[in-house]
Amino acid sequence: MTSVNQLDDLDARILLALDENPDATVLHLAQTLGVARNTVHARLRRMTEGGALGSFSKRVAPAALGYPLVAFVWIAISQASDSAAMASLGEIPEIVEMHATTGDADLLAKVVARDPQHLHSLTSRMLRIEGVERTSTALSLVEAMPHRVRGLLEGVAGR
Amino acid sequence: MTSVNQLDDLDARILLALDENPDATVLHLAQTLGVARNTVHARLRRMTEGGALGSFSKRVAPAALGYPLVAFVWIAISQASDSAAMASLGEIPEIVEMHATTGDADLLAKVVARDPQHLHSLTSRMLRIEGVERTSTALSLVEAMPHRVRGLLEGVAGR
DNA sequence: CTTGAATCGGGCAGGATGCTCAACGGCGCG
DNA sequence: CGCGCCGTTGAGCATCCTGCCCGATTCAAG
Repeated sequence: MTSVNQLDDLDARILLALDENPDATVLHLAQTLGVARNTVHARLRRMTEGGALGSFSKRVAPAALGYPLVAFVWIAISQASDSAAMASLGEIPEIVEMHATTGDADLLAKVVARDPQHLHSLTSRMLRIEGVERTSTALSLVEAMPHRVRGLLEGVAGR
Repeated sequence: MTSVNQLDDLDARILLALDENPDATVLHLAQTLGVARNTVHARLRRMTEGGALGSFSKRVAPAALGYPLVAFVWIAISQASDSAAMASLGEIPEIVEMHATTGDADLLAKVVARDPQHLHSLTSRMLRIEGVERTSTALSLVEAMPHRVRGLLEGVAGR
């Protein structure tokens, strides 16, 4: 997420209103927020095109697709095979997020799986990728706080 | 995300179509997918109410709200203060996700921040919470793979 | 001051909505 | 097997909304 357009308070208020009611019409948002219809429309387009508003599928819960198990996998990469390993890891759809991080390993992957055996087969698959030297897995026992950005939105909206 | 309704292939195809075009009307989805309008409507309502389709704000990129920095913070909790510490951590809006995990620490938090100084003040704030014994931070250098579930959706949709 | 971008209010031609209804088909159960 | 339940279907109603366009105004930057 490099160089995303920064949202102002009206942008944030629009998104908050949509968080409350995702089916709200542009016209209703405009009336509720006290701005012109065109303005809401232009703002939404800008947020979508500018990357601030991501893809619809970000709303989908992997557990509903049959992947109730979440794990965090630290992956150590050998430097020579960096990009090829990344591409191979990208072919595993169960890796739903990945960051190159500071710390002991090179990558931290958020992985979903059907069950523990499936998770094990996924980490084995990762280890077979050329360039992947080591993995270390921490299992999520409870999703203590599901992904949320509402508090951040409220801050920008001035609440 | 406990006991989420499982999605079938039509659910997944609806979500894929919406991923392609989030503004698609129910009528257009119905025509495209070859089902009745009411069916799409009923499916969407069920996915929303059943938890499979999460809140709109999950689409919002924290970087666009002024939080470009991502970090993963391992938090060790003393057992006596478990729920009070959790509640206090929940009051920090920059903690955008948190899991109770296996491994060395008790919690893994995904934290966003304005800059390194801000991150430091956040971890200091966490350490001041009664029950939080220790934190260990890994900084995300690059979001190598932004959050994605499209591949999982395609699997369920039968592609 | 000039310029460009954003907002505003209005409008056009066409389209969509939430909800209701009755009928039908498939499935599970006794 | 018969029955009940649930989901899907197609149709319709009254109401509302859309993408896009336009000219005028406002605001910020040079």
